[in-house]
Amino acid sequence: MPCNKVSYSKRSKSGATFSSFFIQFWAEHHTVHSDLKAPRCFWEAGPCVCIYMCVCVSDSVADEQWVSSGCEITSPSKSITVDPMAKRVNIVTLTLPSIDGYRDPSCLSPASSLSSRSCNSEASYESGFYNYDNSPQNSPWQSPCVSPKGSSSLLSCPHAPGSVPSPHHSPSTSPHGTIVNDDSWTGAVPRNSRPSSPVCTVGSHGKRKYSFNGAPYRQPSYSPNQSPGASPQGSPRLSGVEEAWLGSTTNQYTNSAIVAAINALSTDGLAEIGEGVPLKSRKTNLDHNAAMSLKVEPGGDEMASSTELCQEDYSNSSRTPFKKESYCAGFLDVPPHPYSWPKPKPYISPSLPALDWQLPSCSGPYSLQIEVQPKSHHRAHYETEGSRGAVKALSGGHPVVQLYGYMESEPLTLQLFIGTADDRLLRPHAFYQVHRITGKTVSTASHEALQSNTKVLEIPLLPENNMRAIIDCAGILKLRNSDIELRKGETDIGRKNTRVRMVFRVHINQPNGRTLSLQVASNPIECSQRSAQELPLVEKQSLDSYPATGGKRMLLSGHNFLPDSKVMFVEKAQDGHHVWETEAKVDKDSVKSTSLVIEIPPYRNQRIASSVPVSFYVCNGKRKRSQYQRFTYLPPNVPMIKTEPTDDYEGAPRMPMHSKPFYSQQRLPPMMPLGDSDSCMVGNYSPCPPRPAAMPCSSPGSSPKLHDLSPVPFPKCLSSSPTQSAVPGGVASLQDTPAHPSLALPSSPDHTSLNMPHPQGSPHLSSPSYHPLYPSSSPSSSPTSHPSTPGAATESPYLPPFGSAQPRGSPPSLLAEDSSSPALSVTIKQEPQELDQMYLDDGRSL
DNA sequence: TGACTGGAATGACGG
DNA sequence: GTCCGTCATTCCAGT
Repeated sequence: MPCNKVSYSKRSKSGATFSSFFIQFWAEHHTVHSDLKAPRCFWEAGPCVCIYMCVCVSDSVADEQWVSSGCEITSPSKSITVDPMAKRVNIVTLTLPSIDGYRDPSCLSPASSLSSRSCNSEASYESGFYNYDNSPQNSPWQSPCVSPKGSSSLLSCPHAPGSVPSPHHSPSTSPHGTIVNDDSWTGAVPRNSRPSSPVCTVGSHGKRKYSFNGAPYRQPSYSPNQSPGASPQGSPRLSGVEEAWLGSTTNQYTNSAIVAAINALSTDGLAEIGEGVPLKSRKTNLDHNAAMSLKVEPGGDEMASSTELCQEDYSNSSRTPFKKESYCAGFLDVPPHPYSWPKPKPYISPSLPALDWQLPSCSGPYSLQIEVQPKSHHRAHYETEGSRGAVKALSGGHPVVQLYGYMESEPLTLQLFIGTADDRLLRPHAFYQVHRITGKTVSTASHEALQSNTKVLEIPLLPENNMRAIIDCAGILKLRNSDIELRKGETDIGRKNTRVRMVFRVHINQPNGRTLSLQVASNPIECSQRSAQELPLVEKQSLDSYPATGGKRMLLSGHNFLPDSKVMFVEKAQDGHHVWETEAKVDKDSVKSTSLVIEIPPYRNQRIASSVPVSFYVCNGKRKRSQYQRFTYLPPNVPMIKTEPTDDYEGAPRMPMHSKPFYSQQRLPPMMPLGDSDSCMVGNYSPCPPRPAAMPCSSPGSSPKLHDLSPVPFPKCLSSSPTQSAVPGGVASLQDTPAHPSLALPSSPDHTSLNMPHPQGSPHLSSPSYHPLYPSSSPSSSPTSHPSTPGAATESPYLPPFGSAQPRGSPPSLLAEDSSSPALSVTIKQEPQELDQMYLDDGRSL
């Protein structure tokens, strides 16, 4: 048995916490890194945690022992030394990476919990060599006690596929001599060792720290486990399933992965240190891997045994219909459910659209809808906390998602991940991950998987249930901002970025071999503790647009409205500055905590020639503002689209309600570039055709209204994206005018579908013309690398996240279709650069 | 006992 | 530079 091992240890200042983990590779891989005869040592130190890592490659147990006792950090300075006492050991002195280089941004904070890292670190999954694989638990050869003193450790780097990103606590590990705890280091080493666990936290609460320049304080990513909740080995959380899984997991290590890992290890650049896998995530991952290993793919054997466990794998797995035996194997137990899990339907396409691709919610006869929206508030839990339960629906139940138009007998898999809710294109939220909830109260089976570093909850959509799923198994996990902000390429900031959306996807294999993917996103969900209690939240508004003359009463529905609440209408310039702001009159007499009636103020220029998108927000006082809501002032001559009466809404005046504005728009673009997603989709598909007769329109919970309405291609498929909210009035108004407005269901699932390229996705991607269908045979595209590979582009329908862009400023070709419908003229304004890229990349293909 | 929940303490950030 | 409100994160206690 090989003893190639990578171990990692750390100890809190107090010594109360000690963890280590080892990565062991199969013997067959040994040769891959046999050149690493000399231990490589790295260290990381922080205010309260000091760790060092060594990699020892050898073939004998004796060596292993050596590893555990021969390495020591002897200097707190910028270099570490392997204790010479170790025979055969070369003293290795490594230069401490500079602050900047110390930690690769992609590496999650060492301190970050397993889940954070696992899910967020790009590196973590890039190679398919998943972090948790490295955890002791995962290792078939776990040797929890292996490195007692001095267990060498190595910080793996996320980029290195086999790297050991995050060491998991290994209680059993001996704390001896492993750590050099020198506060002086802390000061000298900018990269802060972020207190991963409360124990190690600098300060009592391990708050986020920032570096000198204001950037998040980089903390060494050592052990994800450190978070209280994470307990690697010996962790009570480690289920038997996981244990069992371990054995099979290693099989997935491939030479390439190993090589990558070794490379990472052999690289002095700690920057490449991998992120740890948060415990929770790890669990998930494990599960996933288990599934992967068991998964049978037609012609895809290679995949399973392929040299790389790629994200595609995850994708594929997620697409695979549930199979009770294999699919669920390795998953945490879920309360018994009546579902019978059919064998996985062989999936043909090796690739699935990246999570940041904008997909339609309806296409052809299919329509994916959120029948019951989640509550607008759900306090997410940190890894250090226990679960805070599943996201609930406003009614007290849970969100419900249903796929209409699917008449096959094969069950499908509904994917759920946490997406953003800002004014940009929908994409996986960097700071939140879906969290699988299990327990007596959970009736829906689920499984966690990873796709592009994003946790995806897979839920069966069964024909016997009318392709309807009650989402009572999904909670939301908050990842520490400091962890995420360190990720390579991560540009989002976590502060105040606390709104998310639940994004549902389903992939339907078509007879022609293609796969149709649909996506729908929920209304925004505020995930912070405080905000949920104090900030006003607008969920619905009775009007999306109105002539510049104003004067019309508009009903706002939401939460935390106060008698003193103010509603401000603002118009922003391209640079984000407010060019106009006015306060709307609030009907004080009708104010309720959940509804507000205002009078639309007249626009500053009542003779506008084209619609003007503005926004408004509810303000309860200083810093207590709702997110921006969309509103469009129309030219006086534009005929208003008649809306139908709506259902009563909590006793509020009867007014048609539009949920679209609900989406947050913190940065509402003054003018949305014409790259309207809908437009993009319009191309060769009619995503939202009338509900087919086959569709269970009679379903109580169904909301056919969403589909019946639009004569215009992609009527409502836009709203979900905040971005879309910025659509020029004409288009917006048309889209927003549902034939069957419903107060009960704030936002239609349709709203979520966007075919807009995603900014954060991969800018480098070329964007294939959008088409909800993509060839199953299309080259698998790694989510990481992004699907919009040249090959995929030919058939791949999705609009890749950005990139390919159309010349900036070029109007989306598709928009024309939409814009033509309404009699409104569309004014194309120069979008700020960021937005430019964000929205203009697509029109091309169409 | 463990999973939720709600509340609050703590410390960092930012105006 | 200090004060103070806000926010993120962690901790605690109750159900």
